Amino acid sequence: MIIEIDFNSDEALYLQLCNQIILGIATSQFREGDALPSVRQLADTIGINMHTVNKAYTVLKQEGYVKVDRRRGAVIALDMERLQTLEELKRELRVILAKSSCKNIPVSEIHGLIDEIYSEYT
Amino acid sequence: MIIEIDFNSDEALYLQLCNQIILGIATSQFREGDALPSVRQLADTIGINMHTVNKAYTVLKQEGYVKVDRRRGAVIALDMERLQTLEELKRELRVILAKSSCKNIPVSEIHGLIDEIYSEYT
DNA sequence: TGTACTGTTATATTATTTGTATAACAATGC
DNA sequence: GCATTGTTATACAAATAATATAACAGTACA
Repeated sequence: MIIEIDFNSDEALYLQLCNQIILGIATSQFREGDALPSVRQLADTIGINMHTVNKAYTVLKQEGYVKVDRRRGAVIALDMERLQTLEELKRELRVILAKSSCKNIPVSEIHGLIDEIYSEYT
Repeated sequence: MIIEIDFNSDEALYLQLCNQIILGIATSQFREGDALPSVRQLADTIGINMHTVNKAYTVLKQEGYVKVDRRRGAVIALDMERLQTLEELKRELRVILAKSSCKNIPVSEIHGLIDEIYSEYT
């Protein structure tokens, strides 16, 4: 999978890494059991520090997207803890939907967007 | 309007302020033409620095939620630039929906959440 | 005219976060 | 034994966040 990092973004590198990998899982470019590149390997190919990749992997582990196998490194392994995700989802939706409402974006357009994006995931 | 700030949150104070005010506009607690408290007043009641409030107001002005009147201070005034909001909406939805997809949250549940939240806005 | 209030700007300081750098460790596979 | 895994420790530079003090130019009002 191609992981794209925007060095001009104001988003932290390790967060961009997390999000790219989560997007990769959602789009089935990564599947359960697949091993991620090692922290040193990925750091090298992207051209960033090992610890930045390690931080991303640590966050992904805490949020239940990967598990760590001493032999194979970081491996995609999904935990199905809905509650935490649902709370995060609500919190983020409240703000972004408030912005949409202020800018007069109709709810039907939001629903359309959701379907459009979700159809690319499995 | 009651503005709630969580000092234990990892979200920056000025961003919390922005979001609270945008939520206030979406829920009609603030209406077009209403004046926000002065930077010094709000800073005093919350117990934070004047410049932190000023930064929040500056961001809100740039994003088109308030305009500044020399006489009245920061006043709610909505710019209807949909495009920028729509791009931001898409970008944030892609990530949060990827997380939802990974955690097996069905799209119908997302739609339900959207309606539930949006119904509180006008 | 003087006083008090607006947002704005400038400068400085402290704390936290982010990313890098070097190094070592224990566990594993070959 | 050797190379590879994630992990941990420490140190450092840069950027961001929040505070502090101070001043400025408009505006409102008595």
